[in-house]
Amino acid sequence: MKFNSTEPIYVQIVNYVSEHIVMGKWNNHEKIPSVRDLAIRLEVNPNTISRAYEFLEQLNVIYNKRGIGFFVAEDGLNVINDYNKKIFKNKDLPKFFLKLTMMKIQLSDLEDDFNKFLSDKNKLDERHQTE
Amino acid sequence: MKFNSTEPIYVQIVNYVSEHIVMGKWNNHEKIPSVRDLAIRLEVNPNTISRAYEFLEQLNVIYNKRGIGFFVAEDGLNVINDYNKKIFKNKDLPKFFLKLTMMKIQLSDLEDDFNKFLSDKNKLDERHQTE
Amino acid sequence: MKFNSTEPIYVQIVNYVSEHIVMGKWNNHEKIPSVRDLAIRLEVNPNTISRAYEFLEQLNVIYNKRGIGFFVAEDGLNVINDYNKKIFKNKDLPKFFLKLTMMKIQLSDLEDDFNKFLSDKNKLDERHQTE
Amino acid sequence: MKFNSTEPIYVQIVNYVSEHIVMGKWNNHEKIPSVRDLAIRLEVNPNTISRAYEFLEQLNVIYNKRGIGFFVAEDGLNVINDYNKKIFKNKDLPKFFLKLTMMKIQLSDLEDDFNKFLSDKNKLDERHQTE
DNA sequence: GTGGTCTAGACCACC
DNA sequence: GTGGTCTAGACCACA
Repeated sequence: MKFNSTEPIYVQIVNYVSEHIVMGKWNNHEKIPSVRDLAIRLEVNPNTISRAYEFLEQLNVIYNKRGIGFFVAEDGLNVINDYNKKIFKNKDLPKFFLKLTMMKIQLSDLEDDFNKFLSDKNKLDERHQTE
Repeated sequence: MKFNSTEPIYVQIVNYVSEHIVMGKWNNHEKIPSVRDLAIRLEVNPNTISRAYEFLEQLNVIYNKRGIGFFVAEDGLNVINDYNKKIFKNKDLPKFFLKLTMMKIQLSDLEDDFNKFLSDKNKLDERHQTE
Repeated sequence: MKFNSTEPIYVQIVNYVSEHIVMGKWNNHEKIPSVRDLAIRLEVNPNTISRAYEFLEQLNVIYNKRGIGFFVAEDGLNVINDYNKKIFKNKDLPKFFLKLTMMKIQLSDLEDDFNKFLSDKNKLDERHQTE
Repeated sequence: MKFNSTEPIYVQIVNYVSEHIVMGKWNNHEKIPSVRDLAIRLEVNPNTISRAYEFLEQLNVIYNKRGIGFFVAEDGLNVINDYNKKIFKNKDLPKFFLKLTMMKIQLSDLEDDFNKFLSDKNKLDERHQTE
């Protein structure tokens, strides 16, 4: 997995796990990969995975059975969604709006860019599925 | 000047200088404060100012006359705007769009929020002006 | 390591690292010494090493894996060579040629000097090898 | 006058004066521009001119009549030429040869570049004369 | 006066 | 362990 250089890797792993849960790949009470396995898969130090799991555990997205591993919490999906929405509303959105006003850009100016982004993403996803 | 704790101070100083240029307070070929003066004014170590100036010099926003000081470059304003736009298009926008798709939000869903943001901002600005 | 006093130390360290890469001592994707280690080895403040590494990173000669260290970039060797050639063509050569014309010296006048330089250098290198 | 950014301005002024003497524009015992005049002409701080004149005086290229100004010394031209040759032989040439060997360039490889440099320079000089 | 460089030492986030 | 940032304070060349 490629990580972008600006965000801490453990944050990017938190997102990686979250996405798997949101997309229904890892469901309620299902076991998620062990720290060690995921470390190997993502080519990352196990400590970094640990830190991500720790964060998610504290957020009640996953829970730990000692000696067995980590599992998706009963309402893990909801917790993720609530958390993301909260962050989005209170942090991302105001920051983004501020940038827009500073650069004198209207929301409607972005529609073409957004549609382009969507179509690009679709192409990429299709390619992934056929691989 | 108050600095937020998440971003490096020297980056915030880069923005500080940029804003002064964008707002027309420091114009083309005009001298900007000396490293030491700005250090005192912003209550920061001169090295930190130096680092910010170094960055801006390399970006061709300001230039240095040895023994005299730093000056706003001929097209410093344009360089700043181009740089900001580039960052916005290549980094901020994709990140934001990705979040939108992940949360299944349409651009049009944000219009009310944006208008609210704008009216809030206007009120704040008005209050500033009357102070 | 002995530094000459005219050039900034961090520049001399940039050259030091470049030479190691050029001479094949540090190869592609190989880890180079940590900032602290090299600081101790060269008897220099870590900040000074940092500054050199920063410069080389920006030039795409080395890259950073966070928390792990710096590594020689995929095409670090080529970047160095290109950079040196560029400097030579655009800066050194014109300066040198200007001096030649000012002193009314032809390129051909230098051949004897150059051959003498080469033979002197060879003798020195041989002595080094037998030591 | 435009100064390059790497060399100290006072050194570039030393060269400027030297060139005038070498090219026969300022002859033996002829008065050269006053510190103040040259400072205005070259758009430079008078101190900087002073420093250059001081250097040239110490080298016996020019001499000072108090209250009147600076004059080209009896054998100023020779001193300049000797000085330049000494620097060239002992410093510039070895440095340049070292670079050549490091970059595996033969002296003969440079002939085309040198001829191009000469023709470019001629064109520039002609344009200057017609102005 | 100006900026450029360097040191010593500290704190921090991250891996 | 890694590098990134910051401070305090010093020295220097240059204008």
